[in-house]
Amino acid sequence: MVATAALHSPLQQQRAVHPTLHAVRTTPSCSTCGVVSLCLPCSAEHEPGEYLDELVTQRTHLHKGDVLVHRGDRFTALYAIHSGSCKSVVTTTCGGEQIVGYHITGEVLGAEAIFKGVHDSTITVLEDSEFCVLQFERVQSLARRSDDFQRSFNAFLSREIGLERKLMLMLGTMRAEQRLASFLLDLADRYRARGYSSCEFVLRMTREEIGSHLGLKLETVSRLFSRFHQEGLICVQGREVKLLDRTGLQQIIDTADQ
Amino acid sequence: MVATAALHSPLQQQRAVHPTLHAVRTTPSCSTCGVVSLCLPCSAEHEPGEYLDELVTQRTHLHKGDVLVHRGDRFTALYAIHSGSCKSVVTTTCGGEQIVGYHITGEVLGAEAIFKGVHDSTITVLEDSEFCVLQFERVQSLARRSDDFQRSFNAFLSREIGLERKLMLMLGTMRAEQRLASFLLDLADRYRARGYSSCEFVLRMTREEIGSHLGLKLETVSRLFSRFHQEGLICVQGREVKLLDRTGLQQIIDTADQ
DNA sequence: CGTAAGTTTGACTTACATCAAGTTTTGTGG
DNA sequence: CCACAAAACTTGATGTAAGTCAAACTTACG
Repeated sequence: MVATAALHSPLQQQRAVHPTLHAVRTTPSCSTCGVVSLCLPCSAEHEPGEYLDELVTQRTHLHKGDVLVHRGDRFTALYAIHSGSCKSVVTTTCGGEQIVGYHITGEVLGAEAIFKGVHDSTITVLEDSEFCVLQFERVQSLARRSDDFQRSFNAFLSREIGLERKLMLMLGTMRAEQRLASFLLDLADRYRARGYSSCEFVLRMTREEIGSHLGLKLETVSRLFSRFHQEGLICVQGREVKLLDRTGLQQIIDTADQ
Repeated sequence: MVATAALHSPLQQQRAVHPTLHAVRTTPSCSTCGVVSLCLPCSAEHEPGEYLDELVTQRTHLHKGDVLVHRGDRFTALYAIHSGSCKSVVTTTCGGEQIVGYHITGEVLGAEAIFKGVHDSTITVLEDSEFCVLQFERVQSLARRSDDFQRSFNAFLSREIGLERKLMLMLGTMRAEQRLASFLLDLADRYRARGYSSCEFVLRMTREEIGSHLGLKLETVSRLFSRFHQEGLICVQGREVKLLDRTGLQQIIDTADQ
């Protein structure tokens, strides 16, 4: 397998064809990958890398705005983000849209489509990113042979349920300011787990997209950013965010009312 | 194993001790159970009953108000509702509560706790109900031996992710009337799948609980029931609901605005 | 049969949405 | 590299869906 990064044409900026048609780098390897420990929950004695190498045979490089998965695409693989970020968008019957997921390095996408065999969300790349392709056939086959992997994979699916539930709770019980504070702190935690700065990062989404993710309108998101900035909780400059007072943000979440 | 239904004391009404201390009926059997096909997604050639018999060794009978699982309990088993209904309640750090699930016959609970090994929601029984206890050890062991079951179990977990996402979408994008209409139609579909009447059923939750589930206040729920009744969409008499105009309810959901 | 829990309905408030300008940033082609 | 158009963002004024408060009514239950 040979690196063919030059395949990308400028036209792909807008709409991606099937990922397999994209550049495939030299054979990827989980055992030498810096982020693999994030992809799957793993037991202490068995580092996931040991048996995962056979799982990822392909890596796909996509550009900002490219679509990794279209709503309606047949489910064949899970995708682990090797680097970069993306959003999952669901369209409701009435034409409404919601961003149900904002995903960064080390997160694995697509598990919700196992059941139906069809993806019902569109996954769009938010910056130049690399994805590891986990053919589901191989995932299942490995689970059959390795009890340890089977356990990890179940834990991974269970974790996804918990993450969805957490978002659900946010949308069901929190006020606007609590939602944004929660979003920022959650993101900070995820960056920290990845060894990045946990208090200084660049948002890859517009105010409108953040709003869609939090069940708010872009104006509300913008106003809240300004307010948090004024109150000295954060420092915002466009999409660059610095968390200045994590305790203060946590207090906003923990405050029952007002 | 002998039926010991007489074990129940009136005191148990409020707080249940561990389910294993409750009445255990004669050895239950999936292969002769009417609702098993609902518990796990199954392939056409392999009816789930074939290999599931070894899975369920216990059945627990609980009363209205009993608690099946407390927040903080160690995860050891999944619970399938053989008959009856229950609610899953999550408490937020700030003391807020949300009902994250309203479950009826044939639904399987607890999968979100596999990852952490600890339940973070409290499951309370809404009417006298029977639960099949699926020790997770046995679930994993069976998955190891049966590819078909492994596949089903993955599909089940994936389906749960999708269900959470559906609720998330409701909370993130819908207005109050859309949420209630959606809740009623969803419930109707679930009853239909169980062979019950899909347009006439008894809600086992109070207005407050329904509100908590839909991210609304009880007064709003009550007003909406009254309005839907006036508009001839449904017929409500306390907790008894009759759906009179499913298309009308669907239209409420599909209407973008107003 | 009486108390408590649940429900309905009305009057009023509020958090967020909507509408509307104006400003800044981004990106593209000359 | 600059110019200029499009996209993204900010901020203010106003509207409204749903929340809050309150009182009366109904149902469940010991």
